[in-house]
Amino acid sequence: MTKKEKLLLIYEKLYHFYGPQHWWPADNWFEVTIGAILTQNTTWKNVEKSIHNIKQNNLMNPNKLYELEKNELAKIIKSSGFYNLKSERIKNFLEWLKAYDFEYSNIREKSYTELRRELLNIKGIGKETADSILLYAFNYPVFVVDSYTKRFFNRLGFELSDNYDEIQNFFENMLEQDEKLYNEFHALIVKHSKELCKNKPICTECFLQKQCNFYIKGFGR
DNA sequence: CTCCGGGCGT
DNA sequence: ACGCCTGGAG
Repeated sequence: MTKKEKLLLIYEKLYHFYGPQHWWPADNWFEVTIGAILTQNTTWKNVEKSIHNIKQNNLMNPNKLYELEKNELAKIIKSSGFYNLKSERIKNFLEWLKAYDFEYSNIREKSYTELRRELLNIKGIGKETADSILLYAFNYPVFVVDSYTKRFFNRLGFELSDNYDEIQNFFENMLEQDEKLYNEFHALIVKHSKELCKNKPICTECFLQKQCNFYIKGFGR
């Protein structure tokens, strides 16, 4: 079996086992971007509280968040942790958004390459956050790489490098440039990494034993 | 490598 | 009590 075939098999099995993940869980593109920043190194449950809080105050809106004091925003997103930092980062992002009059259509006119470069120029937005925004808010076909991706596929036996771009290129070369596929695949990787392929993996319950080096070599027992 | 951090599962 | 969470910057 080629790596490409194995990759597709993994995807099919994940999808069969967990089903569609319906990502990103948000009402609109703007909420996706805020969630993407808030969830940096943070559990989604804590982010949900913050998002609920923002909505509760009727502030889930680029104009209103832009007007809000940084310290006030920090209080509202406290549950997400790193709240001073993230408040600053959201402010930086909003400052960038303002140049587009906070309009989705204005931003979507940009090419993928230009948009990615601009996002990466915002202080507080790195590659993973930028790609999450590009994929889940603006629906560009880009494969999001995170620590789960590395851990999961390295256990499977793919021997990924530790370089973000190289890993991303690997997946994008192996797979079709399909936004729906990238959307679902990343979501399933996160799901599986939280359910079974955790820091301390639960290999005994895993449906990927036959495909997994970590299990085959006996580490999972 | 260290800081940033509340919240939750164990 | 402790460990970890859909990272990024200095």
